[in-house]
Amino acid sequence: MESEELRNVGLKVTTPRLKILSLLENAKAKHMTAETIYRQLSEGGEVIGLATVYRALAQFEAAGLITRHQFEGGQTVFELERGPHHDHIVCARCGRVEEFYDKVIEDRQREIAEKLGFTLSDHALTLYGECSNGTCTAKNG
Amino acid sequence: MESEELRNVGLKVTTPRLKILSLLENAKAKHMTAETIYRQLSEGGEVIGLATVYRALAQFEAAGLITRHQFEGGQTVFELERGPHHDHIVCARCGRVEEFYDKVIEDRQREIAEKLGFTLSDHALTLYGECSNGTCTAKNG
DNA sequence: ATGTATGCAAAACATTTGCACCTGG
DNA sequence: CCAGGTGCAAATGTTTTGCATACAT
Repeated sequence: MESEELRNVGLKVTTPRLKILSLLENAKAKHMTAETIYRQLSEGGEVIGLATVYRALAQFEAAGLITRHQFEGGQTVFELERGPHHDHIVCARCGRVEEFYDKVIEDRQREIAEKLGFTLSDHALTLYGECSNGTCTAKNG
Repeated sequence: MESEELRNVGLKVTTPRLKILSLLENAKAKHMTAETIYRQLSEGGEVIGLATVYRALAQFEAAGLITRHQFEGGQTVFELERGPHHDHIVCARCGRVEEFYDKVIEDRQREIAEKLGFTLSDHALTLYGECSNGTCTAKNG
């Protein structure tokens, strides 16, 4: 139940928040922009302001329910925080996003930060490439 | 000579382009926003439009002279492309940017992309943390 | 000369904010 | 009931674009 998740993080359970959270949990695309969320809800007949979407997403992020990513040359996308940390690889042609986790890289990052005199608090790693012809659903062509 | 660099990449040698390129090569900060570049040139008495700065930066990037980075919670910064590839670590308190290169991570990325069926073309890795009290020049304090 | 670059102002975007009204606990 | 949430519209900050003029080759 999404209501639970909201209550657990101390947010009032309101219709817009439930709809947004539910969409993030059920949508095919795991990474969505505020605009996309707004549009999909609107198409579903919901009356929700774009500003409300932005506000809800900001709160969800602060509460740790979702994560914000800024892939190159695109808008900010949001992703439901399910389970363990992972990084992303994005297809430059079709925009598909795959996730991965690599312990070697994770460990290495911590060592590097330490060596440079930093206390590591976060990181963003995104690979860009082209996925194989079989899986690529490029828009052009 | 900066004129050479421009000619080499097929760009007309104009005053604005020379000034911008020169600033990027000589400025203390290696990572600058378009706005910063514009302001510093203006303060130096140059009459250059902000739009021209954006246009020049876009062309320099296309030509491979500079690189564009989008660190979290900040504007886009540009950096002169000098020598070998590297990634960044950013201090969340004072905004300082350090660079690093790690062969282990680089190799690993390629393997991961391959395993997932992608042809790796680029990547963005940025670490976030807090630099040690000795070096941190946090604004608030 | 002549095609490209520039400066300015206006447009385009993504995101945020002010405010009167609505709603959940 | 009442603090907090919402929708709308206006404001913001950044980047892009249209256009007449200026410049490099």
